[in-house]
Amino acid sequence: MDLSPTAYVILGMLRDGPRCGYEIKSAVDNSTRFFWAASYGQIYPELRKLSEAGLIEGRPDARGDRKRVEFKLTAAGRGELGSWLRRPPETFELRDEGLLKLFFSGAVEPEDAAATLRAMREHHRAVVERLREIEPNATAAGDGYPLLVLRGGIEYNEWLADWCERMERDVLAEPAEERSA
Amino acid sequence: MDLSPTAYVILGMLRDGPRCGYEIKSAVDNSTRFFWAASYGQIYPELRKLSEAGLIEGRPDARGDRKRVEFKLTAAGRGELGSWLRRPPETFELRDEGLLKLFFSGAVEPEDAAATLRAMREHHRAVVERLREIEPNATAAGDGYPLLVLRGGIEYNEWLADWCERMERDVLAEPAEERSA
DNA sequence: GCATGCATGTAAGGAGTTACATGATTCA
DNA sequence: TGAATCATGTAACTCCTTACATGCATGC
Repeated sequence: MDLSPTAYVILGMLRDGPRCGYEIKSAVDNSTRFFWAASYGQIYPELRKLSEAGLIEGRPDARGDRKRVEFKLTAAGRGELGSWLRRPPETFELRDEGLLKLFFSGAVEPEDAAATLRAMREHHRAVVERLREIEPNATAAGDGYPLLVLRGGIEYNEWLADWCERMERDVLAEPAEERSA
Repeated sequence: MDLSPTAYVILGMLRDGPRCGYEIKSAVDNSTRFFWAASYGQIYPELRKLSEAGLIEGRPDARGDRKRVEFKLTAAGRGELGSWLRRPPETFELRDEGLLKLFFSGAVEPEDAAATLRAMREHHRAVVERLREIEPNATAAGDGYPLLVLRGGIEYNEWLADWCERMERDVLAEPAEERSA
């Protein structure tokens, strides 16, 4: 079967118990969003489609007068999740405006390139902070994979921040024009 | 001024001399595409818009009967490029299907998680190979920034591949269920 | 003569974000 | 009572990719 990218995040988020759209969204925001985001504009229409395809099942579960629909995987949905997890990953995409600016920095002063690197570094440091905050969540998960991924994210952002720091020094020490000579 | 993301790649690619759309596309494919891609479907319409906005200027430059239009930055275009380069970067996006699969791997066997990591590792190793092939291009550039970015890309993909290797060992050594205990 | 590369473009569609609209509940 | 949180959903829009269409030039 060939589902939309977002469909798999949803199936995955339902892997150990029912959840409503709102909870799926916040689970994503507190975990996968650093490498796989999803917005309400995708989630709700996708829940409907998955439901129609028989991969998930919704059950009304109002809290008082506030309505709420809880979705859970069907057998078919669990099968589809497993078969996707066993296929090799295809998508790896990076979109880094900082690197793009750095790439073109021959058109500006070395100080400007250094400022770009500084901004990049600060961004990655901030992500590290945020990930450390989330760590307790991941620790509480049913299996160890979310924690493994989270710790990977911390190391990854630290590596990136360190790279930025090194390059900042390089760029200020020997401006690019000299280095290329 | 507020231009589309693709607009800046184009302005940047014109930073040291005129180029036609086809050349911009192949320059992107041989350099920035690993962190900032662009397709013909974006490039040609954007060239028109930038031209209408007075940031670039097209000059017909047919090669025999094969038509060709060469674009170069106007003074305004060069100004806009510089002002963008001096603003801090905003976009950093990662979309990694492998990490997503790994995150949900509690639903499959440890061997499946290891297979995902192996595929990820192979991908990053292959990118390293490809980047090494491109290295001579970057070395030839007018300033040192493209080379700095390229070498960063090599280190980055090597780091990722190594991380995958480490995690592959971890996952096989102590399955996730135990680790979380 | 044919494949590959050079060169320009468009149409259709998929994917995703933002902003909006609506309304209940909870807690300070 | 008012802010934050829970909860569902849609409309408009941007961005981007893929596939197609066209045709000349070059080199084997």
